[in-house]
Amino acid sequence: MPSQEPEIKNQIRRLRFEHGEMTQDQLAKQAGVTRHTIMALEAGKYFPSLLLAFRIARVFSAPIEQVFEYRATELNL
Amino acid sequence: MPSQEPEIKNQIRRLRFEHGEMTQDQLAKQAGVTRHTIMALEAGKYFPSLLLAFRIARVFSAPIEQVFEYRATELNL
DNA sequence: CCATGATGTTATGTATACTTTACTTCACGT
DNA sequence: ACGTGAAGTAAAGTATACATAACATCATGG
Repeated sequence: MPSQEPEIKNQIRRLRFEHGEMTQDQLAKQAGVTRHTIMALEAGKYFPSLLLAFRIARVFSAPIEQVFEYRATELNL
Repeated sequence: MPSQEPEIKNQIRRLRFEHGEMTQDQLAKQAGVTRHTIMALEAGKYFPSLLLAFRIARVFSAPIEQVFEYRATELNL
């Protein structure tokens, strides 16, 4: 098993702090999801849907690529 | 029921033709999914995952925002 | 007229994003 | 020492993205 690296990293936690020490709960409400979801995303438990990605990026007034970084694997170059 | 408009539209079909009359099957293979998935996306049956959105955008060498357009609803302004 | 390629449809199943609830931990202030 | 707010953890359920397979449609070309 080739120790799967995550294909998507996110800057949510950093962006939260850069936006006035925003709390997980505040971000969650603005994005229309639960606090649990934000926490799981920061913990890298799963990847967001495109819809949620757009909403989070919108909260930070940033393009998706600036919030979520995609790293292509060797498989799909 | 307020006839729900889709929150995300995509330009996949147009981009396919603009990229050498690329077929659904070709795009599917390059994106690492089945032809059915590409067809369903073009038909607006569901929204892609962020991972798939990144892969498709990559095939077209375009930023996600250029392939998928997000329209915020009145609910989350 | 038939073969083939591209696209669309329907049905069923699986994986995973996301919810809900509840409990825990940790830091800070009083 | 206690209360409170922010963050973490765990379990169980729902919603939906995506796979697989089989069949249908339609255009084009031989």
